[in-house]
Amino acid sequence: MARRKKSAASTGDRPSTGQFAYDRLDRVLHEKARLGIMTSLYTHPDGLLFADLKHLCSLTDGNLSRHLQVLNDAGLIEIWKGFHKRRPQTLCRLTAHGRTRFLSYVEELEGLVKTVESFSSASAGENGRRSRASRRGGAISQDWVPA
Amino acid sequence: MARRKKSAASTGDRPSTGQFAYDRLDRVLHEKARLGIMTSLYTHPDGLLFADLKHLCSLTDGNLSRHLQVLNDAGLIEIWKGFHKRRPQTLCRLTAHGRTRFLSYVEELEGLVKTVESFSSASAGENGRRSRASRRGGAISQDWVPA
DNA sequence: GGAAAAAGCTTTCCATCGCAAAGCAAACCG
DNA sequence: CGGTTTGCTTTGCGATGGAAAGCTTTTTCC
Repeated sequence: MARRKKSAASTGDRPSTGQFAYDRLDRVLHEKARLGIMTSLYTHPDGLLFADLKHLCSLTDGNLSRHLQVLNDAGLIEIWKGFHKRRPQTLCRLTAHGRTRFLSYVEELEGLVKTVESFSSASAGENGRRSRASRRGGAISQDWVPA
Repeated sequence: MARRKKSAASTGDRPSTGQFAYDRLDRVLHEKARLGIMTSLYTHPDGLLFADLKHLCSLTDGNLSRHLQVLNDAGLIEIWKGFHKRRPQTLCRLTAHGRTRFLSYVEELEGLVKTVESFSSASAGENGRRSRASRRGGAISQDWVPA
């Protein structure tokens, strides 16, 4: 075994391709602002008004507006227009599709979190951070210089 | 009570500002590709070679290179240059700082996941998705039209 | 031993996107 | 009936992720 130390976390010798490729993290959802909007809407199934979302997510009018457009175009939310005391109001709600996709996104996140936590607990008890086999204990036997 | 139905999930009447503002999600880390890299490096404390990372994260050479630069500039990883059998090799490892910041990022994610899951279980038992008080059962009493 | 291919990255380029700021229309207020 | 507020939308710009191209050294093959 002259190649490298160890590669995949739990599989055999070679890295299983894409083990850490989080390409299932939906582009539309994987965005701080939109995550906030989606979480807000998820926890408020009756929908939320523009102004509520704005405060809940600490977004400016402009940014909220654009993110809502994106989510709407992606079919993740519905946007309804109405009036309250003669003033225009915008009501947003998750669509069924949005709910589903949000939940799978969250599952993906949960997977990541669990990966990290299970590794953390597995390597618990080692004194400082990384003790044995660190500072070059493996099979790579060259000199390394900072980039 | 003529205003709206209910606003904040568990607080009183008005939305607690920023409740769903995930602005603590580190910009540098909140990025699919970089998340993959960081998770890979976290679970391989001895470091990983460029080629390993490339396969683990299913990234192209160019993209991996750029993301590594970003992470390096942010002080989250170290990049070492060396040779293996007369060929250049790049070894990447988390810095202590990178490890810390990654863990707080993951904690933030965990918070989101738990928010979602606790809401899901709290509203479990309702038949389809959202049963009572949905389709306009609340206090908003106007007509709504699609955006 | 010269051409071609491979390894191992880095650099360039561009469409996209997030965010700030400006814009706009209706309603309210004095 | 000017000015301010509410309630959004649109515009503009600077940053950036990703595809593609580039570059250097090494190996292979005839």
